[in-house]
This record gives sequence, structure tokens and C-alpha cells, in this order.
Amino acid sequence: MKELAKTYAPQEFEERIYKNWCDNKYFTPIIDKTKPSYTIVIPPPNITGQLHMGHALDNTLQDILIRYKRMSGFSTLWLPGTDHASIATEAKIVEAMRKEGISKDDIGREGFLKRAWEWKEQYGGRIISQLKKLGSSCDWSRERFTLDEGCSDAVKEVFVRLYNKGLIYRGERIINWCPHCLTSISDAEVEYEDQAGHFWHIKYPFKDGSGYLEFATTRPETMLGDTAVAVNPNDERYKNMIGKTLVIPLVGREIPVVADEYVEMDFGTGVVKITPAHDPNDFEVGKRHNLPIINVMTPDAKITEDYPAYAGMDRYEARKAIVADLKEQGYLIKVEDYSHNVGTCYRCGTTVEPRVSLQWFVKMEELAKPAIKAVREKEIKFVPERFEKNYFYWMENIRDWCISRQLWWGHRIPAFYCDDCDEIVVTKESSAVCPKCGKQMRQDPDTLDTWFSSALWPFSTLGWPNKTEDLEYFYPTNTLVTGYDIITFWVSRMIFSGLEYMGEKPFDTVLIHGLVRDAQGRKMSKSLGNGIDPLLIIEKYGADALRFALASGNSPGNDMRFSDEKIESARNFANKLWNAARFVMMNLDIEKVEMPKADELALQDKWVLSRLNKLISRVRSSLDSYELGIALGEIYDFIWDVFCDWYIELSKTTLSNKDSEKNKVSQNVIVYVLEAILKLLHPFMPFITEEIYSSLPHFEDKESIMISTYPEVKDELDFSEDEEKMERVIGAIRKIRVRRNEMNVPPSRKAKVYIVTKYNDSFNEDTAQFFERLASASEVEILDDYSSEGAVQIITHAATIYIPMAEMIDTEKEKARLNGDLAKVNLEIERLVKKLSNPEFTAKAPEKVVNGEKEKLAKYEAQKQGILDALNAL
RNA sequence: GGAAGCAUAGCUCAGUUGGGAGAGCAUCUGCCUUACAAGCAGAGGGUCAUAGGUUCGAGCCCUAUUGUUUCCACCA
Repeated sequence: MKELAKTYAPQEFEERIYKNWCDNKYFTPIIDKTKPSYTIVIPPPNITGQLHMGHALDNTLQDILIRYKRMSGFSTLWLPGTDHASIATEAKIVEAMRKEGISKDDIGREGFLKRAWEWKEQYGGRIISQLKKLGSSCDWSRERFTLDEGCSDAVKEVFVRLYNKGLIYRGERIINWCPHCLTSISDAEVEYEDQAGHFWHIKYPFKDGSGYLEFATTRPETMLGDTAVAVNPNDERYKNMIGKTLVIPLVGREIPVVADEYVEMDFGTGVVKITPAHDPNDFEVGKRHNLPIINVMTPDAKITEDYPAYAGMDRYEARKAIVADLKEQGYLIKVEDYSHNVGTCYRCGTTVEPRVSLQWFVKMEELAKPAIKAVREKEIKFVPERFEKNYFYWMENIRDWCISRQLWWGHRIPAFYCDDCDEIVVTKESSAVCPKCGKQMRQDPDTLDTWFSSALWPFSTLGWPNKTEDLEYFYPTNTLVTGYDIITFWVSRMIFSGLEYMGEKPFDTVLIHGLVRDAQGRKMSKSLGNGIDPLLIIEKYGADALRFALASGNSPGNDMRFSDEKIESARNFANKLWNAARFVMMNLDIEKVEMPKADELALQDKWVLSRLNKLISRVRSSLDSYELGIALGEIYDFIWDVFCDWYIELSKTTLSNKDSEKNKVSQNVIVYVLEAILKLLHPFMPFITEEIYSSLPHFEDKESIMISTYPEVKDELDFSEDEEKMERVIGAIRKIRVRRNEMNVPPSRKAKVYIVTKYNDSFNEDTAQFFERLASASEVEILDDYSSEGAVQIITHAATIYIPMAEMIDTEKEKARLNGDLAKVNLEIERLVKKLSNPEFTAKAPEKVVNGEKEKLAKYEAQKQGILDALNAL
């Protein structure tokens, strides 16, 4: 047996323990077909950043589940990844290269990818080592990166399959384009911000000279690409103008007036100019009315050469010039200030330019249907359930998914074009020859949206499209733990991908957690600088304390605030457990432990074992329903209140008295309970529990707590009656303490205690010692009757206790106090009598509830009688 | 504009099939009681946002209102 240091110092053992787990290969998953499998899918933390609280929360919850399942006899597996390719990632790589004086163009695509891989090796390892410090039991050697060979195969396979099924197509669409990054940006990556702008009121004259139409625009420069003006078909003001022809000033193009429901009659003049090439809504209108699409800008948002007067100007210069020209020629009616939402590139902040471009799309309608059904029919469960609504809302209003990205760091689209005959070939091969003209084909330079490959995570990481043993045993996986912010991006796409390619759901439960906020409730962000570095917390307080803080007092789907108080109370709890373990070990002199027979157990032993049984039952059911915070709360309360504050105190007499016949029994029980507590707590606080466990003799012979069995309810250790007996004693001790406190009697001042009771199975020679130790009694006598003169009286429903402290007593005060107590008790009795005499209550309420109320009433009445007797005796 | 969440002690939050509200921190009182002052024993503190409804019974279910947060869409 080792001796434990005096205070809890996690820095001294966390690293050693983690290494020990690794050395013993406890993390390595085992395929054991006699066991059920439990698999967890890990969202890929971004290698470009450092570990942040969100990752720490993700990983903590995942690790709790995995450790619990492993201890419950499951064969467990994590599906880890380290990064997905994204604009942000590529930008970071470019940035890193720039510091070395290299540019993308210098080294070309291949050089860039080579450098990116090196860079990934360098930084990818960093975040894993950080997660290890947190205690993550993931087998990181199985880590798959989205761009590795296996994933590439899966991605190509999927692309080809979808293409052959006609679910992938190439089409013209309005996309968000960043003129600075020269790339398209997915809708989700556009950030909207309020910007002050203007409303320019402009008029377009009719060709036939019959007047003009007035409208307002925030972007006058796009008039170069106008191909219609639209009004609402129900708008009486403009009904007879539909179909007439207008002439665009400055440009001279003739355009029609069309009718479209999209136009709101109440907004502005009820007239909208339509620029299909430069506005997503206009694009839709244009499609409905077969309008031409005229692109007036170059990729870097300069006016094209088709408009010589403005060619080469960027969009803002052109705006000024056009407004000036309109004003000069009398087409500008007025200018208003107007604040509106403008989409910006989330990376560089440049205002995005909607742009018509040829992109690859996935047809979503058909894929979404089974994915909706799977959740609707609870094949896949969201915890908490309400997040299904988000999911359905997104899935049911789904649009086709633009999957091409103008990046290099990603999976290249496996499509090849023939420059001569426009033939397209989609293939898993790395090159293609035109089937029509035999010419070498050119591969699409674009890469796929990061979520396209991430969506395949649950099976691509298991070796798909190959039929592997892993895949067969571990798929479908079980739990996905992630934040609600990622439901639409990732969760929904994994679901329809799993169903489409595997023919089976990717997982059965999605556990949603909230965001971690700072102490003021703000989102942690780099720009605010309010992020808390998990590594610093670990260094200072230990990984267990951090995990505790993240997992406790937190319910699924709800945001949590992270504060110093929280982490400190977590650390204090660890210290408490540490010291309880020290106490146990200081009192231990047995080498082997063994559960004593029931009739050898002392009352307090039966009490604690019975309480432990109830704890185990509650913790298991909470964990099974993903109520991690509740499970941890139960364990916390038990350890602190039941084990430390009561059981240890109750055991001190027998433990310190080596001659006592109960001494060995006491040692065995306290080790038994401590071992159970450690196991219950282990998923939440793996390091401290392992460290203590390794210092103790064991009931279950396992060299590590990590591979021990999670505690189970044992019917033979259910002692409900003895529990009740012990509770009477505890209740009495509490009341004595309250009275002494009220009278300001210091604990050092001992006094005799006389107990009058009919419960001799609670109050007797065995339990008398508890009053001496815990209620400052110098001596305890259990009597049938006591003359109360000059004694403080303490009345519980089970006993009346007398403490002779004549000088402390003021008869009048005592009377007042007893009358006060009486009033309170009477109030309770009145309430219960009223309730129980209500025939509707007794008839309709469940029997259990009615009986419970009756029991309460009986207790209050016993207490009342005691108070009345005391008053009489005064 | 559409959708959803939240509102409980001074602060941060628990409260799961509806049966008389809890924790941590803070405050106050008394304790260095030989595991722990990162501790022990106590105390005070709540019209569970507001107004209705369902029910024998509502913090919990329903409706409306107010405040607040988030997601989605983006209006020329």
C-alpha cells in the first residue's frame, strides 16, 4: 500500500497514469464478437487552432460515455479525426507559408499539398497531445485525416455513385463569391453585418415614351446587368404595365416589365429591378421568367470590358460613377440613408459578391427523405429531443448542396473535362482519356466541401468502401456528441450519407451539448479575447477538476458558463475525495479484503451499503439516458454528504479501536464503499480515481480501475429497514447540533444526553457512541422516562432527548421555543389532514403518494405529542 | 421576417413520466473535533418572469404577454 500525499496534487500523477494506460494498451479497441460494441463518433477538432473549451467539453462527454460503456462490458471504439479541409484551414496554411516566404503560386498545387501535409504533421499532433492531457481514452493511433488515402477512396466512391445515380449535377447557380479570396463561400460561411448604406431612387423610362417606373436600389452598379423590372401581379398600380418595355439608362438595353409574387407591394415603390447575375433572388426570378443572365463583373469584382465607360473600375468606384452619370442625366430621383445587412466573407471581411458560376451540386430532395424518416421514426434519437425540430426544419426546407470549393487543401473533384469536345468523365481513376476524341482530359481544379468528406466519417474511418472487420463489427455506431451549432452542417449530412451508402443509419443517438460561455455569458471567441485555455486550467487545477467542471450542473443542449468558482469547487471536491481516501488508508491494516456476512455488519455499515445500492441504481439509469450532469451530481452528493460527512465519522470509533471486534468488518466495508465510489466516479474523473484505486486493496482483482467493472446493484446489500433505523439516529444528532448551535454552546463543552424512545433498535448501546462523537455528548443514557427539569429538550418523531444544562435554560424562552415548534408542526399537520380528508385526493392520487402523506402525518403527530409532553412537564 | 430555447435564492445553475423547491459560490454564527481550513457544524435567503387555463394537486402540461439568447432566411 502506497501512502498518499497530504493534499491533492494532480500534477504529480496525471501524466504517469496516462502513460501507464497507454503502455498497457487499454485504449486499443478489441473486436470481441461475444461483446456488444459501443462506438462514438468524434467531431474533428480543427488542427489550425488550439484546443478550446468546446473541444474539451466534447471530449469530456465522449470520454465519460466511453469509459462507462467499457466498464459495463462493451467493446468500445472511438472514430477520431483531426481536421477537415476548409477555407479557414487553407488560409492558415497560406499564412504559415507566407512567413517562410513562400507563396501558393510559387510552388503550385503539388508543392502546396506537400507543405500542407508537413504542416499538418507539425500542428495536428499538438491538439492530440492536448486532448491526452484531458484524459481522452481515444486510441489516437487510429486517427484518420480527411485527406488520407482511405478517406480519398471513400470520397471518390461516393462521388461516382451519386453521379451515376444522377444525384450529382453540374449547374449554374448564384453562389457567394469572395472577390478577395477568389473563392466561392458556402452560405453558412457568410457573415452578415449591418452596414450603413444608401437607397438610390432611380427611374427607368418606357420605350414608348409613356413615362417611367421608379424604384430604389442599394446597389446601383448592378443596373448594368439588369434584364427586367418586376412588379407584383396583384398590384393595381402597375397591372397595366406588365409586359411593357423599358430602356435602361446609360446602357440602352431594352428590358421587359414582369410580374412576380416575390415582389412585396408594400415595400418601397413596389417595383424591383432584376439582376439575375448578381442577386440570388433575382436569379430565381430570372429563371422563372427565362430572363438572360448578364454578368457585369470580373472575378475580382471589377466591371467587365463590355461596359467601356466603367470597365476596370471596382464595384464601389463604378457605383460612384454610375450614380454621378444618372444624376447628370436626370434619372436619379433621390438618395436616402439606409442601413442593411451585407454578407461578408467570414475570413477576410470583404463584402461577398453573388456570382453566377458553374458548380457541382448534390440533389438533396431524394436523399433527405429517408433521413427525415429515420429521425421521425426514432431510429436516430436526438438528446434532448427538441433538437429534432432544428433538424426537421433544415431537412424539410433543404436546397441542393453546392459541394465545389475553389481550394487546394481538400479532396479534388474526380471529374475530368475534355477541352475539345466538352465531354465529362467522372471516375475514381486519377486520370482520364476522352472517350470521344481520345484526348487527355483535364481534372476539375476544385475540391469538395469539407462536409462532403466529413459526412462519411462513421464508415470511411472504418475502412469503407472496403468490407473490413471493423466496419462489420462497429457499424452502425452508437453515439455522436456534438454542439447544436453543428447539427445542420454535419449531423444531418452524416445521417443521409449513412443511409444512402451503407443502407443503415450512422448512429442511434445524437447527444447535443450547449456552448461554453465565459463568466459573463458571452460566447468565447478569439476576437473578444475571453477564451479560457483548457491547458492552463489543467496545469493549475488538474484535468479531473476541469472535466468535473464541464460535466457537472449541466444538462444536454443547454449552454454553460465557465467560471473560476466552478473550477475551484471542482478542485475542492477532488481534494475532499483525496483526503477521504487518505483517511481510509491510514486506518487500514488488512492485506486482503472480503465482504463480511450480513449479520456481522454494524448498523452504519448496512446503512451506507443500502444507500450505495440506491446510488448505483440512480447513477446507472442517469448515464443510460445521457444525463451525465445528474449522474455526477448524485455521485458528488454521496461522496461528500453520505460517505465523508457521515459514514467516515460514524466509522471512526470502530476503525481507530483495533481491539474492537467490528474493526475488521469496518475496514472491509469502508474499502468496499470507497472502491465502488471510485468506480462510479472514474468515467468523470479518471486520474484521481485511478491513483487512489492503485493504492487500495481491491474487492475486484483488476490492476487498473479503467478495466474494472462498473458497480451494479446488489440485492443482498439492500437493507432498507436498517437504513431507516440509522436515519433516526442521524436525525436526532442533527437536531441536537441545531439546538446547541442556537444556544451558542461550543463543541468543546460536552454534556450528558438522555434519550427517551420507543425505538430501541435505533437508540441503544451500539449507537450511543455516535452521540458522543458527533453530538458532543459526554455520556449517553437511554431511558424509558426522564424528569425534564433543568434540561434542554429536543424532540424528533422518534425520540425525545434531554440535555441537562440548567444554567443555559430560561424556562420562559424554552416555552416560547416549544410553542413555536408546536405551531410549525400544527401547520404541517393541518395541511396534511386537509389533503388526506379530501376524497378526491385519496381517490385519484396514486396509492404510493397517499401512503407517503399518511406516513408524514404520523411522524408529525408523534413529534407533536413529544412537544406537548415537554410543555406539560415544564 | 421564420423557427426554437431560456426566465427558479444576492450570483451561476440543477430540478425527466405533475405529488409541497435543491446545489455551488456569496452572506451570517460557532469551531484548528488527530482525512481534509481547498475543511467541519449550523443559520438566513425564493409569489419558481406576468396573466389565465387543465388537474384532487402545476416550477413541471396548455394559451397569451413581457424580457432575453440562439439558429435560419435576408427584403430590392
